[in-house]
Amino acid sequence: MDIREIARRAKVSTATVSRTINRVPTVDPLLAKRVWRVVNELGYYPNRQARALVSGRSRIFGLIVSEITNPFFPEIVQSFEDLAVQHNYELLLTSTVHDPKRMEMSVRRMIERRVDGVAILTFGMEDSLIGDLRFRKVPLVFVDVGPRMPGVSNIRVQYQEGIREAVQHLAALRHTRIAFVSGPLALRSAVARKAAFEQSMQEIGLKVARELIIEGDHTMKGGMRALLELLSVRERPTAVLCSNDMTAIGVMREAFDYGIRVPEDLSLVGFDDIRMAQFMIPPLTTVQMSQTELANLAFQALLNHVESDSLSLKHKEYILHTTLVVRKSTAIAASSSAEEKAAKARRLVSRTA
Amino acid sequence: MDIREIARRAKVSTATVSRTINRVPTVDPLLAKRVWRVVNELGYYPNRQARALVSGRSRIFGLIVSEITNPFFPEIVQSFEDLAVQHNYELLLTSTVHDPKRMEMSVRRMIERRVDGVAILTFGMEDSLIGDLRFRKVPLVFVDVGPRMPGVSNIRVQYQEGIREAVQHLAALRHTRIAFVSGPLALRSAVARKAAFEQSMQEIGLKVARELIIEGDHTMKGGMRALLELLSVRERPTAVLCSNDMTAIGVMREAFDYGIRVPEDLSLVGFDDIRMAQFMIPPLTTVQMSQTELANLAFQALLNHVESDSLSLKHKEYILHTTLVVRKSTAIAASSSAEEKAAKARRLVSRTA
DNA sequence: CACATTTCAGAATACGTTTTCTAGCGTGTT
DNA sequence: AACACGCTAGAAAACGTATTCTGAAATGTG
Repeated sequence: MDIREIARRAKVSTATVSRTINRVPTVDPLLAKRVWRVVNELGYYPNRQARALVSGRSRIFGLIVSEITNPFFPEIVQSFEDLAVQHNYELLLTSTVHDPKRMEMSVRRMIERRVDGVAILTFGMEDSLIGDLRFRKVPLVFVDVGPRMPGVSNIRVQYQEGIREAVQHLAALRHTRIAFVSGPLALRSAVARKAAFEQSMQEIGLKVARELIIEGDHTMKGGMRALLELLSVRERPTAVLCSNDMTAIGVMREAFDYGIRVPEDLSLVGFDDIRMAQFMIPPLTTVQMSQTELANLAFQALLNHVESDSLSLKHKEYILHTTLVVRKSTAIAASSSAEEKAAKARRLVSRTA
Repeated sequence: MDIREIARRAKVSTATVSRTINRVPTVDPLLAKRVWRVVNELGYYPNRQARALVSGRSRIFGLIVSEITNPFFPEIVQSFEDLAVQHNYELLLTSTVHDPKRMEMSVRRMIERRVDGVAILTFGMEDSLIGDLRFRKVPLVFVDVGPRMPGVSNIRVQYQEGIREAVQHLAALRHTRIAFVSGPLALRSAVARKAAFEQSMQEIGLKVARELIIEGDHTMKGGMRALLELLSVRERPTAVLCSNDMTAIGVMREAFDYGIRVPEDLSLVGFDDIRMAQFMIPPLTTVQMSQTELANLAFQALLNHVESDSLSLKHKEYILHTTLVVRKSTAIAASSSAEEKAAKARRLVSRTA
């Protein structure tokens, strides 16, 4: 089932078969017809590894994520796959599961397969790890952070936009004591979100109370813990803004267990707009960071590097906007009248008892 | 950065370099040391496509799913990836998005990359489509269905087990009117689940009311529609068993909107045990079909076919058990006293008004 | 010590393509 | 009519590795 087999049967040379299959226009239509006929009869599929070997391009793009099970990623992977199919590329998916060893293996696997580019969507990938990729001039695209070098592009997420909208939204609902549950501050994206929150609060003239800023870890458990911490504060917040949706879901979950109603007693805003957000009860108001758009930008960035014959290996920046999606987890701030507080306390006691 | 470059610098032949890297024991330790030294100095990574070309195995396993965004799959993909890393394989992930054209492309891509085996986890893959794979003797593993042929294995899911447990669980909670929301009956797995439900009910001596069997579509919307339909029934069910978790989540969502409390007014059981199930409010009681286990079986099946040098291409069957996981969405059946019914009706009216 | 046998490194070939190079043929120009 | 040129198909080389084959050295045996 070679190209040679085809050549023999069509009584042409392998060169002609190759040219026919690759639709090189200079081949005689008559010969082409003969070739196609045999190709279809035999069900011949070209061998990609042989192609890659001689052409120097594998038509594979690597995609490195932290965990596929992180609900943020499936949409991205799906979109990336769609684009890959469209452009006749393959997707080499790799997950680091936050393990330095796995990160190293990811990079190694990408190189061994000679991928034509890598989109790095895992945060905390050390510069030293991507050294090998850079060394081999593999086009890269980073989200957020990333070195400003030829051959690597960045997608800058405009956290500020959406978070500002969220804060304004809450303020419009008369919330003044707004808490923020951050992500792990070792992540630059988490730091950026926190900074965006603080700046937005300042812009709008609200005080950010020190005790209302909690460091979470972007997991549901973290959100649950965060709410607990917030409950022990003297003057409780009436709204909580979370660094990602999973955290918000954790807060929601714990609030439910304590009889705190969302949004009546507590308004809640997430970040990311993962699928699950709209399935929650109540549906989560959140800042959308379009995963489809992100995948598009990443793919295009790689494609740009590859298609432009190494002339424009220039560093490029892409912008990913964020915007608030209002659903049902936010409402007018509960009045802080005495009865209300007493009622809230009662509910709390009855549950913990 | 060839193997030849290494050979030149280490002053040995390429054959020796190859043998060294592949840890063939017959190579002189002294030479091996020289080779490794150069390999490390230059940061040489072997070229997988060249290897694949000459060795005849690509060390790639294909994984075909219906949609990556279907919450059932991310866990599977992650587990499969883990195993792939462990066994020095690559994962070629492909999604069909229920599109016959995409299915065909999936198969084609698998063949062009010359994968060493394919796990088919999408339902509704036509036999004609896998013809090309079978023709090329690519090892296959199917879930549920699948032809009984040499070179292809099956993973049989024991739907009956878990569904029986679920029905028994509900019966023990004094439920007698139990509804079932099926998946699309074009899917064999959906049919199997429905049949398992009916048999379990019969076993335990409960009547399956014709009007309490609704055909859903395995989506949240489908679940919402199903509940609506169930609400219009003369004598309403006190419990609903769903063919998958997304359906159950839809039911839960719609119930919330109608003021029907889960589990107080309505007990709810799902199927699959996707991650999200435990995050719901209340956490969903569901029949677990371990995605990790599924991935393990699939990978092992492929590995068996590949490792055993084409001698045992025998058809093999693997069993995947299912079991009930009790959480918070099921409770004692609401008594059907007159007041209760009236109260339920009132709540319903007040919401729809 | 001579010869047979084993061991191991290197030369050469193969894997399935793409692509460069070459040669033949037809066409157009003077 | 002779010559130059463009066009296209085939021959051959290349991509980077594994592996078979070959020969030389080392080892064992009588």
